[in-house]
Amino acid sequence: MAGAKLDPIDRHILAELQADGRMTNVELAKRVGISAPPCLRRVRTLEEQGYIRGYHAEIDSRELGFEVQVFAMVRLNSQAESDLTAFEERCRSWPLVRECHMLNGEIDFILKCVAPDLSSFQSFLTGELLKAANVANVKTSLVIRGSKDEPGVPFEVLEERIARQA
Amino acid sequence: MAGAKLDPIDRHILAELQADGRMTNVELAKRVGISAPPCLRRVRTLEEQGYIRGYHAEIDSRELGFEVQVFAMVRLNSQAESDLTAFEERCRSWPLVRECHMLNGEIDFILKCVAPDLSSFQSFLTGELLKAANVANVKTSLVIRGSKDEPGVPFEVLEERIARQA
DNA sequence: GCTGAAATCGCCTAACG
DNA sequence: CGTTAGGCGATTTCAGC
Repeated sequence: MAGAKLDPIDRHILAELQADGRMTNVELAKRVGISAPPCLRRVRTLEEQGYIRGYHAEIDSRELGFEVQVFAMVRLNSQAESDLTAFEERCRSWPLVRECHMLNGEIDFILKCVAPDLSSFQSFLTGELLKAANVANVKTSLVIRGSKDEPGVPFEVLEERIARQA
Repeated sequence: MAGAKLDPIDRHILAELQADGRMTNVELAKRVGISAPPCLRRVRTLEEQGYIRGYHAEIDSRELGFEVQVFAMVRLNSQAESDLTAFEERCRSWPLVRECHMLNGEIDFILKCVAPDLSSFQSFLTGELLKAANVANVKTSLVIRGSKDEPGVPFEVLEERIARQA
């Protein structure tokens, strides 16, 4: 099982940094129950090994003027690998597209988009997404309201699993 | 327009902290072109005013053993406000559900879920989600691969808009 | 009001046991 | 992993624009 190489202290560090990525190292060390230097060494190692991919401030997009959030379900004409990667590349070039995931089933891709208002999203939709090569069909759904938005990983579930198999 | 209260330095601070939330204040100050004390004051103000909602380490969920990501499209029987909030509350109680958004159109909610493996997701689906009160119908799509995953807000778009209206 | 400069305090981060 | 210790960053204070 992946993640088994991590001891409880490492997992505790990850959980704390996911909850507050700007915590000082001494505070972090206090919380996980070791002194500061080994704590910092662990954090560096977790970063190098790829468990921690980065640190980000969570910005309120609505307060910044991005009032519209939309999910776009995209179907392509061709699912050849080169056509899939071409579409992925196209998505990376659109700043309004924040996330793009390839799915199984009828829908090929789901895109999470933001926009300042409905009209600028519409112009992106008709002027860019629907015109993109290989796009057969796009269904869009406006986000009426956000109900839950938790970062990353449910450490509670991870701990349960590890406890059960121990 | 929202976000107009912010001057270019504030927006620059937000963009830098979104890209690297653990940047030191002196580094941040250097990048935005002011000295450290006013920079720190600006950051505190942005936090208090809600532009910055928090800081999070981005954890690689696959490396931690969450190998499955699923989008679940949920339709409810009743869309009465009390039934909607009841379902939202239920979603908040499920750790495997990381995001929940209420949508317009045929689908009432879209859920982004993670799970250690397919079987544990299946047991969540059949044992929890499909049994939840008021749930009429759930369509699930496995994420084959992630194509793009950018945090938050496209500051490039924000700057363009502000430049255009200036 | 704002910023910047100086000084203090606390943290980061080596080196060593 | 802990302790020590030196250097750097964070944060307050105060002066200037």
